[in-house]
Amino acid sequence: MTLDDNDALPPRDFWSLRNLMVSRKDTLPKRLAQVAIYAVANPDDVAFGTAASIAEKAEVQPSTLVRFAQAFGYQGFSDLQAVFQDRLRDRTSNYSERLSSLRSHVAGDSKSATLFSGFCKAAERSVGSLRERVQVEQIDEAAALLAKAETIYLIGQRRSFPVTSYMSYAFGKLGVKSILVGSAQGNDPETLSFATPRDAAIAISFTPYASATLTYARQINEAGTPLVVITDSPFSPLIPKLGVWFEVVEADFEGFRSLSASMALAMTLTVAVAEARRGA
Amino acid sequence: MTLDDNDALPPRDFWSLRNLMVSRKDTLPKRLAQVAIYAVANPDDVAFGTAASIAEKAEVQPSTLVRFAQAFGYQGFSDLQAVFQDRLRDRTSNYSERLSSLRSHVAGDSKSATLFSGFCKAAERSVGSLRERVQVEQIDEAAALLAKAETIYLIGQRRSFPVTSYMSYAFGKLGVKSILVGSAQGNDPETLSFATPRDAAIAISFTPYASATLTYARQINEAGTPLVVITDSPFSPLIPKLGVWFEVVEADFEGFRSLSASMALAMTLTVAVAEARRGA
DNA sequence: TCGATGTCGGAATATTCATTCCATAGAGGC
DNA sequence: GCCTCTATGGAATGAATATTCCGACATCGA
Repeated sequence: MTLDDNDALPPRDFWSLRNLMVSRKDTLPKRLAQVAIYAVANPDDVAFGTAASIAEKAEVQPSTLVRFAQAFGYQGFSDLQAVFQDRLRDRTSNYSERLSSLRSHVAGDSKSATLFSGFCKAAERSVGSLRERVQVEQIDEAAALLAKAETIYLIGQRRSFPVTSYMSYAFGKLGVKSILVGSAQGNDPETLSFATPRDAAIAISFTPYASATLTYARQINEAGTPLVVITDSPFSPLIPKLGVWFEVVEADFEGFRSLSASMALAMTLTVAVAEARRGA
Repeated sequence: MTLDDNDALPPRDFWSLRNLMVSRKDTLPKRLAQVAIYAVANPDDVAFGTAASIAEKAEVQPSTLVRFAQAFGYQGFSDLQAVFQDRLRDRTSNYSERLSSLRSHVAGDSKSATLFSGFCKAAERSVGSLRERVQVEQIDEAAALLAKAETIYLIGQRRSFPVTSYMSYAFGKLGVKSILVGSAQGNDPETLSFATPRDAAIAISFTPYASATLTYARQINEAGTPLVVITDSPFSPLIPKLGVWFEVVEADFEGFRSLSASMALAMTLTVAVAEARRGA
């Protein structure tokens, strides 16, 4: 045997591979076609199973799976399986969305198109996961807590600063007294030293947690000021002793995390506080 | 050894296990707690990885993973891993769960639930409309324009300030020189007077346009500095003579407009500029 | 009918994997 | 300060896995 009839590099994303399997199915030997049919119909099993278990379900020999992978240019079965696994992984899930959105735009595969589509998708998935995770009771609790406060302190730095600065703007428009901490001025510790248990604070921080945010949040919380926290893990050092916390996981693209979920939650809280005040 | 301290049957679904890991974390030995944190943060890696690969990423020994699984009552690591895999397996069951949980959200029909759902939907619709409107060529053009600039000035106020402040942060991380205009300091006109035609600026503003943003943008543009504009109408007074503009229409809920689309576009531009610079 | 080419099944193999075991380090009680 | 029990790292082990290899069979053309 010289080489495979397929010298081209194998597809690295699931949908390209799927299309390739469909189109080449009729020219494939009997058993390999059998594998193609099974793989298209049961991608999840291919992702999780072992060569032996998949072979049994597809009614072929394990060696056939290896041949199948090699016929498509992969190094071996494991190499092919990785593509099926990536499909289910969070980071790259739902290639169909990416592909269709790419196709809907005229220019094909430019770097910009990928970036744009990637960030849009990250935003959409972040909001989707927010919907699943957040309980309405948490919002009610946080809104009630904040509505009682005389002053609301907003603590957020770096990536979280856009969120707190938006809240600061919105609270201002709604006539809710709030103080934004973490801007350029260096007198934040002093500002926070005025907080009392009759006030409240909102702290927002994600991995890697900005040390100043941590310090401020702890300090203020131990002084008895209740805290509403938005963070990305139940193990976050920001979890308050007194107050409510939200777990928000933002999808990322190329290492840049979305802000859409945090923003949507921030807007909800802001307006909910204003509503609660009006009702009281 | 008689038996594990945990005689109860181990959880068979992911979310029960996750809750258990969260609640038991503080009573767990150091390395096991380390595993719990990693597993909660990276459930996908646990689902697909091998004991060795996961152990490396979590910075523990493979044997620790086995001990961890046994501490929770599982027979071994593979037994525990199956729970993580089931989470990703047939997503049809996941979808039905999500739907029912959604219904319970809506069923409450409390004010908070309506707010929350409204802002999530606004975010999703905004991103959707962004996808349709923006042309990849515009992004390329804007990125090229910004990549050539010595300094990038960021102009945005009120509702747009969170967007420019995010760009300022991201540009900083990417090593792109930028100056944020519109913060608390009052010397913005001076700052902008240093801009030359070899620089560039990004201006963001929506109806009703903040007058300062308009003034700054016009001034700088007439002095020959090219401008990238994000605004909400082709008739916006911000449309530059020299430069590129994007039309971004944010959906609103109860008068509060989303920021998700602007944010996604801002992230795209930021990274595109950095990529363009790296390529040059 | 006879090779030639390509396909397949199944055993053999080498690798990778989860698990177990043991020595050591550390924490806590007396 | 000594002893005990737990926690941990790391090597050893045996099982399971992907892959390779070879013989057998089928298909096709001459």
